[in-house]
Parts: sequence; structure tokens; C-alpha cells
Amino acid sequence: MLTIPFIRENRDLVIRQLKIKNFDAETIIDQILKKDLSRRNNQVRVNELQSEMNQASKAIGLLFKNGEKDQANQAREKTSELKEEIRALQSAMQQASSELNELLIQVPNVPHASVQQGKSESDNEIIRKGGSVPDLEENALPHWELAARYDIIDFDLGVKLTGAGFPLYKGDGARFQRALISYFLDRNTESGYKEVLPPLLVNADSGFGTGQLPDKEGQMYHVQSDDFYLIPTAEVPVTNIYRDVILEEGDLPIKNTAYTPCFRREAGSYGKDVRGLNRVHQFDKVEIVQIQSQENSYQALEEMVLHVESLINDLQLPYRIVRLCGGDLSFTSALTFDFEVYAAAQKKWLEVSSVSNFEAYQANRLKLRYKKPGEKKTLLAHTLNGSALALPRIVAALLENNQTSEGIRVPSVLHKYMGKDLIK
RNA sequence: GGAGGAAUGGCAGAGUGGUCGAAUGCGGCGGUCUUGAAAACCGUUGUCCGCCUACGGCGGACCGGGGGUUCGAAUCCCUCUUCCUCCGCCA
Repeated sequence: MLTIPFIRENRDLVIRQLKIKNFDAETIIDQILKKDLSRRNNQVRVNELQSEMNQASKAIGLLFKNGEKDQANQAREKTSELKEEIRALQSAMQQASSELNELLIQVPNVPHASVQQGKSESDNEIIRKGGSVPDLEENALPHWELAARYDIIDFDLGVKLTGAGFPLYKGDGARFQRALISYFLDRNTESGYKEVLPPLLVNADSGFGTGQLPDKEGQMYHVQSDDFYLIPTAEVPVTNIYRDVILEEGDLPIKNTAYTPCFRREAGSYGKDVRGLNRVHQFDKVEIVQIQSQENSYQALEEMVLHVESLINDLQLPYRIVRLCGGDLSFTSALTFDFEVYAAAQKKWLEVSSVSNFEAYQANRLKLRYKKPGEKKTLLAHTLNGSALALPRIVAALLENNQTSEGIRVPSVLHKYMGKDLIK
């Protein structure tokens, strides 16, 4: 969430910039400022009374020590009124600050200056294209049919075991998953990311820290008996490693990468682009996460974009990079670049990565801060993450684009992981 | 799952109702000494909120989380969480 001092000092800017996200912030921002002011006034009063009370208590202690019992008891009676007053004010203050918090978490992150106004993904700006679309035969098959032909992904068995959207990978299909995961992890660690393997279930605090809770509660699977959430992305556990942490500036940047399965309920998206691997409830993804200083976060974002681009290039997939418009930008993000690859049989662009800078928005929720050398003041860190990469749609595009009459060509960078160059 | 014990500052570890934000040691930072370094010695060392014409002063909160008792709680009570020991079960 945004910090109160930031809102206080940048009221107009916040309202103006949030219009780009199609969010009318004026009313809520003014409510926040009003509540903040009254909370502060209240606190001044409470602090005064507490100070008075502390002094009185000290005096009473001294009287008892000196054996002046009567005087002490007299003084004690006098404090009861003060005590009542403090109690009342404190509970009012608690109420106010929880109301303030309630309002604050409803305000999305302010978009970066480069983000354009727009309603939906159709307004996203294509900033770069690469690779070349293969010349497929007229009767080229979509990946779900290829999956059946080579018996490498079984959607029906997934339905039997769990339900729709939980594919079962078999044989070379399973091996292919493992190959991609290993390849991505190796490339990421070569680029300075440290590999971590986090828990797949997280608590509510973690869900809140990265912004999935409370607004996107319905997107996650919830284990009610223990109040855990299945992670929708490795971003959640990997970023929450640094919840309530104060780093030294010299520790930055922190770069982590993690492979995890991801679980998404995708409620309400039935019937829309859900064939095959296009949209599933459980999928594998390798994520990269950076913790950066305020000055360097946009440079880091650029670096992450180039890194993801190089992965896609090496898989020889046709791709495009888009800058999300205000309407398509997530609640917590300031700037996001999506990567889409072209699945040539479906003739569709499929999103395979989303690289974002959250600036201090998550860090404020996480209480993730850092200190410059020799300075006492703490600063909120900037958090960034991106998929490098999400597997299902990469697999979909590779199967479709690389189909030949002999079988499916395995990209050369994966040969050593697959132990073969053709799936047949 | 059953029975006990514990949770204090970056770490170790005192403190069981009254100047305790918290002894002491280690670490960190600054300094003296030294050609330099080490040792020794001296000083310093948390976070958050707020107020004040402020590169400083003051007030408040924080001793695992939450709640309670009390004029006053790190210290007492309740509850949750985590860790350790023993028993049971188990990949």
C-alpha cells in the first residue's frame, strides 16, 4: 500500500496518476487524509495523558518506598479518572487506525509515468517483437491434439484425478517439464539469481504482504482446516522471505529464483481460452524476484526484461513484449511488461511472462526496508518479480510451432536436458 | 497425537511487580595509541508513531503475537504461535 506521508505530500499527483488505472481516488484519498489528521490529533492527546500517568505512577512508587502509605493511596485514587480517559481515547484511536488501514489497502499502486491510459489489454503498447513465425502446414495441429497423438499430456486423466485444469504429463511430456524447469533455473542462477525452494502453502500474513489478500482471496485455493493458502505464484513465498526485514544498502540487490507449482482457481474464466494448456489451475513456473534500492529498481526492471527476452530467444519462439496500459495493470504494480509467444497452430498470442516493478507498494505491506551506510533512517525497498518462465503456454507454443511429420523438434538448448532432439 | 520446558536487543545471556529500553559478554560503529595492522583503552550502538520555527529537542509505544489484572508488568493471569526434551506414529 501507499504510505501516508506519501499521500499527504502528493495528494494531487496520486489522484491524477490513479486515473490512468481508471481508479477514481479523490473521495477515498480525502477520507484517508481526514482520518489521518484526526488520528494524529488524538495521538497527541493520548501521549500527553500517558505521560501524566507515567509520572503519577512513579510518584506513587516512591511514596510506597518511603512508607508513606496514606499519601500513596490517596494519589492512587486520583489516577482512576485519568485511566478511564486514556482507555477511551486509546480504543477510539485503535478504531480509527484500523479504519484508516481499511481505506489504505483499497488504494492501488500509483502507475509509473510511462504507463498509458487504457481500458483493457487491447490498449497495451507493443514495444518489441522478435523471432519468426513458422510456416506450418494448413492441417497443423493445436497442442492438445499433439499431446494426445504423442501421448505426452493427458487432460482426461487429470479430470479423473482432480478436475478440469489439472493436466497429467506423461513420458516425454513429463520429461519436457523437467527439462524446461532445469534449463530456466540454470540460466537464472548463471545470471546471479540464487535458487530457493519455498513452501507451497503460505499463511495469511504472507498473502497480505504481497497483495494477494484481501482483494484476490478468491483467486487462491484455501486450506480451511489450517488457514493456509496454496501459492498462486512463487512471488508470494520468495518475496515474503524479506517481510519485517531491515537490510543494509550493500546487501542490494537481492536476486532469488524459484521453481514452484502454482495454483490458481481462475474462477469465472470458464469457456474463455481454456483449451488444453491455455489456462489451467495447476502449472509449473520458474520465477525471478529482486529486492532493489529505490534508485536502481527501474534499471533492474530493464535487466529482468532483457533476461526473460533472452530465454525466449533461446527457445526460438516468436514473441512480443507489451507494456501494460493502466486498465490492465495489476492492483499492486507500478509498471509491468508482459511477454507473449505465438502459438502458430492456434494462431494466438499467449502470455508467458509478466515482469513488474512494485516500487515500495509491497515493501510497505511487508515492512521491508534498508539503510544507507551511516544513516539511521530506514527506506522502503523496491520489489520486482517476473516469470522466467511459466511452462504451460511455452509448452503449447513449442509443441505447435515445432511440429514436423517426424515428430516434435526439441529446441537445441534443451537437448542435454531431454536426452533427445525429437519427441515422437 | 500425549506429557513436560522455553521464547528478552545483531548474537549469547541476566533480569520474577516500581527510574528496565532493559545488566554483562561478543559483534558493529567512532576515537586514542601505531609507519600500518593486531592488542589494549575510551566512547557509541534497536524499531515504530507523534509533537516542536528541528541536520537537534521532547513525548509515547514495543522484552514471540493478542487480550487481561494493577496506580505501575519483561516480570502475574488467559489465549494463540513457535522452538526444545520424552513417548507414540510415520515418508
